[in-house]
This record gives sequence, C-alpha cells and structure tokens, in this order.
Amino acid sequence: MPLDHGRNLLLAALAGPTLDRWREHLEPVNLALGQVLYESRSTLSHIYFPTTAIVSLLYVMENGASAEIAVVGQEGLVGISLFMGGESTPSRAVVQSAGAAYRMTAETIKTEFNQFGPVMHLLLRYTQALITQMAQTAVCNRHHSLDQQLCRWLLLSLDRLKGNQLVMTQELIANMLGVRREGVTEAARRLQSAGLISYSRGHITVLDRPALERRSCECYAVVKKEYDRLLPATLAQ
Amino acid sequence: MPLDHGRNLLLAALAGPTLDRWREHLEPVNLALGQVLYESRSTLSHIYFPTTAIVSLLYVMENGASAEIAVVGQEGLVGISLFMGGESTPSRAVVQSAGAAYRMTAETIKTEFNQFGPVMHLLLRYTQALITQMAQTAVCNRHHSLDQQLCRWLLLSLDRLKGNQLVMTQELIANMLGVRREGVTEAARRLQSAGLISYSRGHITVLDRPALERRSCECYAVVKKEYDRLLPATLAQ
DNA sequence: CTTGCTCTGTTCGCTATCGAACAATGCCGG
DNA sequence: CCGGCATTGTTCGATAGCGAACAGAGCAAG
Repeated sequence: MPLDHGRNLLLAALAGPTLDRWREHLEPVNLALGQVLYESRSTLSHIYFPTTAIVSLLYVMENGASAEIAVVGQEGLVGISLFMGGESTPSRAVVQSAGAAYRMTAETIKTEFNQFGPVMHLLLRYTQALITQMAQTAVCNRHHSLDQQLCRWLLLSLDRLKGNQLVMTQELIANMLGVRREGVTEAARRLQSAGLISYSRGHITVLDRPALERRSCECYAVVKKEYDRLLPATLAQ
Repeated sequence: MPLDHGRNLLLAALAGPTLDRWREHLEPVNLALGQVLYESRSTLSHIYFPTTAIVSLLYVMENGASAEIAVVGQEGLVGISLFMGGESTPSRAVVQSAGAAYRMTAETIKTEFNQFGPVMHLLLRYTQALITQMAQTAVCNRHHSLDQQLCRWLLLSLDRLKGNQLVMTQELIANMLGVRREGVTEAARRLQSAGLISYSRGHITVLDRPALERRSCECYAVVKKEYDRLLPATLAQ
C-alpha cells in the first residue's frame, strides 16, 4: 500500500474501487527543490499528485524572466494537459518546496480518465479550481502591490504545507512573483517589522496568520473559496 | 438550419451526427455591446458559441476595478464551467464587440458532454487553449509595457473579427487591460504616430498588422501558436 | 445651428517598482 | 575556526503608470 508517505487530497477523494485499481499504478517519488517535472512544450510522461511537495507552474519568457501561473500542492495534481488532451503546455513545472508525491504514467491516467466517469468529473472540477487560480494571478499581477502579493503567496504556500514554516529564499520568491529580489526583501522586512512573519536565511515563519490574511489582497480569499466550493469533500478533512 | 448567421469554429469542427443532433438545440441570438452573459458566481443557464461577437471574461474586483482574463470569439465558447462541473466562476462574461452567437441550454450541453466522447475531447482541448490564454495574460500583466499589451490585445481581437476594423473606445480597452484610459490614449497615439493604426471616436483601423506583431510582446504569438496546435482542424479553414 | 454628450488629448505631481551596484551577515565545509 | 558563498540589506537615479483635473473635438438630436 503506497499511500502512506503523505496524503494527496484528490487521491483521498477517490472512492474504494477506483483507489484499489490505482494502487498498483501509483509510484511514490521524492521531489527535490528546483526539480523540473516537465519543461515547456515537452510531452509529459507522468502525472504527479504531490503530498508534501509544492510545485509551481511557471512561465519562462524569452528573455529568461519568469512568472508563476499557479501553485499546486497536496490539494491537486501536476499535468492536466494529459487528460485535457493537449499533452503539453507552454509552461514549466518546478518543485518549489521539496517533498513527496505519487506519480502515474501518462498512459494510465488517460485510460482512467476516458473510461471512468467519477475520475473524470473529479479531475475536471479540480481543473476549474486551477483555472480560477490562474485567472486570479492575472488580476493580482495587474492591480495589487508587492506587499499584498507577498501575503497572498505566503498564504497559498502555507495552505499546502503543514506547520507555519516555509523553506524559501527571497530570491526564489522573487522568481515566483516575477519581481526583483530587492523588492521582496523590502516587503518581507515590512512584514517582519509588523510582527507578521520572521525570517532568516531561507526560513520563513508565519507568526500572525490572521493579520497576513487581512494584509493580503482579496485574491487569496477568492481562490480559497473557489477551491472549497469545487472540491468540498476533498478538502474537508 | 440555424448555422448561417456566422460561423463558430468549434461547432464547425463537430462531425455530421453530432452536428445533426445539435441543430435543434442551437438557438441563434444577437449579443449587444456591454451585454453580460453571466455574472460572477451566478449559475449559468446557457453556453454560448460566438460567431461574429467577441466576449471578454472579466474579473471585477471589490473596489470595482476590472481586468480581462481572456477573450473569446468564433474560435471558442463561453461557459466552460458548465461542463467542467463547477456551474459558475468568479468572473463575469461581457460582450466586447456586438455580434451574433449560438447558444444551448445548460442541460443539453451537460448531457452531450457526458455521453459523447468526441464532444468531450474537443471541448477539453479548447479549454486547455483557453487556460493558456489566461496564463499568458498573467505573465503579460506582470512583465510587459502598456504599449506591448495594447498590441497584443488588438491582435487577439483582430483575429476574432473579419476585416481590420475594431469598434472599440479607448475607455473600453482600458477596462479590459485594467489600466487607465489616459494610458491607452497615449499608447494609441504612439501607435498612430508610427503608422500602425488609425483611430477616431471608437473606431480603430489596423494599417500595418505585421508591424503590430513585431511591436507586441511574445504573449500574442504564444497564445496563437497554442490555439493552432490544440485546435488545428478547427481553425484551419 | 446649437446644445449636450461622448470621446480623445494633455498636463501635473506622486508612487511603486526597476536596474544596478555594493555592503553586511551568517551558515557550512574543510 | 576560518574562508567562501549564499542570503539579506541598502542606496541611487530612472521610469512607467497612477490619480486628478480639465480642455478640445466631433457627432447626434433637437
């Protein structure tokens, strides 16, 4: 029984027979920080269900600058293009926080998706939640301050981890948010001065989560609410 | 035979038996500028297949400011949440350019999606293309200048219309891009000075499309390429 | 022809973020 | 315990876009 090195909520939401069928196809793997699960425009070999890892969907521009499109943790999966039918996407999937995941071959997931209604409907609802996150990222990039975006990002990451600690340098956060590292330094300093977080050399501790939520833009709440709405049984645990 | 007041490429891509089955369910409608096809978080009653109309998926923030998430024309459909299973989304769909469309009831499209594989696969591939557009919007909002974004937006709109004319005030464009009207005025003036477009009181004529493409950021090309890849038979016509 | 309204043009100071350059700090391996 | 390196701190001027205020210009209806 491979389902014991962490919990993925989509897998957990699958009822008995489906899960029984999947067990032998799910391979537990460890994902290292910075590991690339798939490259832009490459054909995917596996679909990943993170348990303790966090994966960023990242778009890298021609000039090398990047921006995060969405983030995926234990609530989701990496590789929707496999069952959506496109096989690849213009974005890259990078491990943002090392940890564990299950994976399944492209072949298997495609067969499952096409043959079993419950699987399909769950995966599609998840995809819609992911779409919401992408849309909100677009809005946030346009309208909100770096301070607000940092709060949002910390909250999204925190929801996908246990505890209140993030292992994450400011440089890395800057890449995700698509801003300069110096900007993150200043925003983080302001949050630390206000007593919301404390950090040191790649370790961030959230001290006052409610305050972080108040300081964040509405985008975090919109995304959270939509995940809860679309995947209620999955996330309530 | 309702399919004669304009052409929707997804409908056109459906093979004989499906299209025969759909004919009686497709209601031709006219969409007026500014008409709201669905509100944020409301349950959708119909799915829309634009033919000559263009529809913007728009997110409206708590303070009333807005930003376009994606744009849909004859190549697509409005209302993916119906078959994705969520029934609603946090965004609003607004008619950006008046014109015609076909629509189908929520009930019908859900039945079709669940019972007929070819329908499902086409709609999912389209959804993936739409996801690409959303992701690219997020990136573009982060990294590119208003001039570049205006070029991108004009090109995306142009691709969804026949001819080289847009009926579109700068005020409206500003709402879509999520910037000030004055900013659009200045960017448009620069494009006009350079001889790429000419405009007057809500009418924009594109004079030099290749130059517009050169001046645009990479985002336009990425999105276009992905639509072509995911829906080749559909778009090649 | 005139009035009113929509659309576009222009200006001002303001702020957030950028880009670059460099300093300081603390961890880790030898 | 110390050198090297990753990480964070700080500063500078430059710039893009914002917010507000108002002016001109063309169209349409009376």
